[in-house]
Amino acid sequence: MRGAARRGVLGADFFDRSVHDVAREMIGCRLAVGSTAGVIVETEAYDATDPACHAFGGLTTRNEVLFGPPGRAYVYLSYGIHSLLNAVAEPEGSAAAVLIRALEPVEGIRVMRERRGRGDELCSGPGKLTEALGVGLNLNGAELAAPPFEITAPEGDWTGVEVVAGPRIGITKAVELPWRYCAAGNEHVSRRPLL
DNA sequence: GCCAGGATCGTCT
DNA sequence: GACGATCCTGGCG
Repeated sequence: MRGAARRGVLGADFFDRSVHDVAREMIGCRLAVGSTAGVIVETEAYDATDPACHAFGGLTTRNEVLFGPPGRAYVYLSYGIHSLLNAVAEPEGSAAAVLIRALEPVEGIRVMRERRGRGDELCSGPGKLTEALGVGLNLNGAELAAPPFEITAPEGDWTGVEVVAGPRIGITKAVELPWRYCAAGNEHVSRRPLL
């Protein structure tokens, strides 16, 4: 198994560079967790110079994963209810991550519906997609290149899909930074227009 | 269909 | 002791 990564599977090297490049190129990628999977259609970039980032203000026990090596999952609880999934980027010591905001469900949709229990939109928000995929705090710090995670490069219709940038959502600091990335034509997915 | 308000808990000051 | 990278429900037009 060692070194036998399947073609198109993204490893740690993919995340070992500017968080903005990573956030942009993650659009269209397929994210699988266990038996469920979806195509990433919306992301947001955060880095240590960003007041809205958890790492802004220094290292704590909560955000230590952000400072660690790239290619890992940073999962945390928001509003005491929702788990949010991030992909840690940039070299170890440089705190940066990409928040996965929305997916287009492609596999295990039946399971997603059972997990969600209500609503039509299975993965149209960061809190919803984690529930649909079964991602919880227990996966904080887990490697994205190892089970249950798998991220693969864009295929088919998603190859070279146009990506547009806009302001971020749901934050009170540095709202104006255009670090939100979205697949053109899917701006509606999270029900938050870019403008 | 749109908008306003409440839920809920780990983490930081 | 207060806040937050959110979601869902209920009420009204």
